[in-house]
Amino acid sequence: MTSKAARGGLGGRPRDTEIDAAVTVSTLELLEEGGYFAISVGEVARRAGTSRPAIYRRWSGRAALVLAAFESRFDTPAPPDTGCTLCDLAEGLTIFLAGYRTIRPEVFGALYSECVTDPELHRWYLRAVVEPARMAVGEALHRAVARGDLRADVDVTRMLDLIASFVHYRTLFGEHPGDEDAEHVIEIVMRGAAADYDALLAHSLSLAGTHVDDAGTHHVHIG
Amino acid sequence: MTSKAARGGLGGRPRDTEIDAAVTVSTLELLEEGGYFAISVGEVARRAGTSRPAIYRRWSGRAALVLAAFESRFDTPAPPDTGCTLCDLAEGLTIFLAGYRTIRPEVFGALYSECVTDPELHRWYLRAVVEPARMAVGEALHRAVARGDLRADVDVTRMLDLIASFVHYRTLFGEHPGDEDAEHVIEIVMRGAAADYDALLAHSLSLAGTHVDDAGTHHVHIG
Amino acid sequence: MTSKAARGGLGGRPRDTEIDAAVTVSTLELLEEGGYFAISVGEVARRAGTSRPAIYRRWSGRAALVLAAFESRFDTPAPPDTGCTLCDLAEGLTIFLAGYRTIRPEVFGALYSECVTDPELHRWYLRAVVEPARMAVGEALHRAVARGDLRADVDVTRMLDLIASFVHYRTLFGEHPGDEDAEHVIEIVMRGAAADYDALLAHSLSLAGTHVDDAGTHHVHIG
Amino acid sequence: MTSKAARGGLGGRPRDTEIDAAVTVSTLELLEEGGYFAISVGEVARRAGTSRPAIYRRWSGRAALVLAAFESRFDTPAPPDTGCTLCDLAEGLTIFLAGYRTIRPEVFGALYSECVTDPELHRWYLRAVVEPARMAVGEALHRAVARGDLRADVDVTRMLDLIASFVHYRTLFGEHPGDEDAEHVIEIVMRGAAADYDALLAHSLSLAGTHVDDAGTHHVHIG
DNA sequence: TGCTAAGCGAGACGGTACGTCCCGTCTTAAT
DNA sequence: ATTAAGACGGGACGTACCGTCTCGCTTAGCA
Repeated sequence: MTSKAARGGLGGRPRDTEIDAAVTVSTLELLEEGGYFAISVGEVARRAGTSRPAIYRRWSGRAALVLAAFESRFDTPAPPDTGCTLCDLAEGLTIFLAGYRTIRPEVFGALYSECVTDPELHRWYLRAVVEPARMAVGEALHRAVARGDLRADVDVTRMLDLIASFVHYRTLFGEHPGDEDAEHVIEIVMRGAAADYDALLAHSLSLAGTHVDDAGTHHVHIG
Repeated sequence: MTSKAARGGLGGRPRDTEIDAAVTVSTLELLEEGGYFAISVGEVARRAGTSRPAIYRRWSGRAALVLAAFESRFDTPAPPDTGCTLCDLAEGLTIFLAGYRTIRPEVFGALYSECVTDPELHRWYLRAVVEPARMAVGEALHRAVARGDLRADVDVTRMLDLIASFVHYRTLFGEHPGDEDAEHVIEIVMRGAAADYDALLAHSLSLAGTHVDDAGTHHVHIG
Repeated sequence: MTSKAARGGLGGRPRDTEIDAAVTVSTLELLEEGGYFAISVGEVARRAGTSRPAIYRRWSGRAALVLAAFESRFDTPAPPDTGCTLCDLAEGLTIFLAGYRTIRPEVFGALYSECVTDPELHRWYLRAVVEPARMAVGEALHRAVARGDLRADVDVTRMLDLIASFVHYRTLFGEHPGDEDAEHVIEIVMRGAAADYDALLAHSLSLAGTHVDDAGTHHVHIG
Repeated sequence: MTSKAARGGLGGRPRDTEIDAAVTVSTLELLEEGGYFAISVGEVARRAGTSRPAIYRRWSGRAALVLAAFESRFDTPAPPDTGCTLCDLAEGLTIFLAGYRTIRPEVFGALYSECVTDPELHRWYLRAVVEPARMAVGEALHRAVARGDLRADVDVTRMLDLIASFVHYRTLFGEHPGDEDAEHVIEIVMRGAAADYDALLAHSLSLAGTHVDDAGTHHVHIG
């Protein structure tokens, strides 16, 4: 979903797609320059070389404008299956973080708070901002379950909540978490959830030894 | 800190203290009724039966207004030392949650995003909203360290980050976490961080048996 | 002239003539209901059950729409030749007034001011609104000249201007003039312009005595 | 009356009088450049270097804006008492015309039609545009009555209507009347209304002969 | 006790951004 | 080929709110 209606009826003048593009670009520019509160429909229109009504015809307001701009930015790649649970988690988390790091941290809170009033925007926010990020880690967790790397009684959803929340917390109220932070979280959580954490760690380290360049060098920090 | 300046100069007409109170009350009312965006300095002034300048003389704007209202609401009681690490953590987390539950979830994001531009507001936000909450859990964690209940290599600050972030995450993007959620988090985190998790759990259960009414009945859910 | 082009090319779909009629009716309805500013091409289209482009295809805009509606309304009957100059003038003026009285007074000013920019509309306005009205009185004046009832040095066009202007003035800035007003104007103007005003008056009165029902009873008010 | 409220209440920040002036100037400029429909509140604000709300705080909209600009332009001087009725009338009419000639003719119709909806604007229009003009001629007529220059049974108000309407008619639907037109009207009307028109004319001509430079040279055209 | 001045309440200000109405035009599908 | 109709891009509208300024009144501390 990029705008209100791509092609609703049959007749009628088709929408100028260059305006959609120019508006999205202008929105992202303004976000980078001045954060969420630098966005105003009028200013975006001015930058995009169009008019306010042209924007309102496509999006319901500022929040929708920003969500659409986000969507055009986020294209979460599927995390690879390395066969190593700790590596997969680290990789998933890195993807997760990479997406957020392109956006000023405070934008998320402001945006969310504007979305929360309108159910449709709320759903869009979850779908566009929250879900893709969770998916990257969730994928890795489900593989871990399939491999039998987790204890039987572990609630995977709650683990995911825990990991995802850490990222959001730091994103919103501190700074964007680095890769080192990500590994610490994995360590803490997996130490309690893994059926045999030491075995996973050993496996991860052995891979790190052989595929330093491919899988990254981050594993050495874990031990 | 409740307002800009308690008493600036020596002479002059003294500030009407009833206005401070009425404004805080009106702010909290509006927050409850319509969330953060229902707050506007003008509307608060109208409700409080005063004028906009009277408010701007005391607070720098909407964000400060809300922060002051928060402060008047939050008075985090020190969590008791029960001698049981799991109980202490659960108690700390409950206090943590109780504070947040009095506020609409989306308010935090909106408020924070307005604070982030102004360094002074930023500090105030951390001091008034974030720190008290972390303290409640941090206290319990530090006691756990002192008792030797945690493994030696555990990074307590990062554990705290993890626990705190979970609360924020749920607060912002889902719903306020319940006590059951809190216990799950404690379980996941402590299972990895405790020197001997099973011993802590046993201790907690034994206390639950003897002090059901005092310490609460929540421990039975943990096992 | 009712619309832009009756039949442009030879081939192609024929124009729906019912739309022309429906649009004219809707225009007059709206004029009556809310005056000139109640007219908007969109609203007329909505009422007429058609679309905006269908109207723009026929008329150049709001002003043309209203002029066309006027034309369909005005069909100034030729004033009768009673043989009595004062009676002829009164009759002509009455016809003049009758046409205007069907339209809200302020419409003329608004319409004219929109026509004045476009030479073609300007001409149309004069032809459709101004000229027919002047003609009714002008006819009577020319007959008076032919009969030798006016002084030799009188400028007939200027007299006509004077009489016509009175009607417009009252129409625009007061209220629609009544028949009594019309007679006063005739009296003032003719008293100065007639070769022998008293003779004309006597003639008029004698006719009034014989043809009370036909020519009306208004002459008795003049003396 | 120049704006909504010069100084309504006691407290409050005083209005910036330079804005009033700049707005009026900009309004008149725009009227000259493009007529009534060139006026838009936004454009006036831009030219005057201010904002739309600042204008709406002072005037209710476009029509009021233009009326206020008119008022600042019109300052009808009292016509002199020359002792000669025909001269007085000509002088009054000239003053009347001079005021209107500063404004594009079509403006009056457009303005009036916007005023007619709102009773307050309607009154203002009459007071600011119509009355001052009538007064100039009315004064001369009342002096003529006092001097006994008019026939006893003449209705002065109706005469005034007739003269005033001629000016409006030509102003709105033709072009601004010249001085020659004015004299013709006076001749037509007075020939019927004067107790002894020839005597008045002789008096006027005698004055023209002696005071050519003072009273103007226009009298020679009358005979 | 009277004077001076700081500080207060309140109202109105100048201005940004909003969301909407309407205009006149363009595009598609149907006739 | 030309229509009918839907949607478009854009100009202007009138309003809500912001943060500030000005006013006249109130009050404390110094004379």
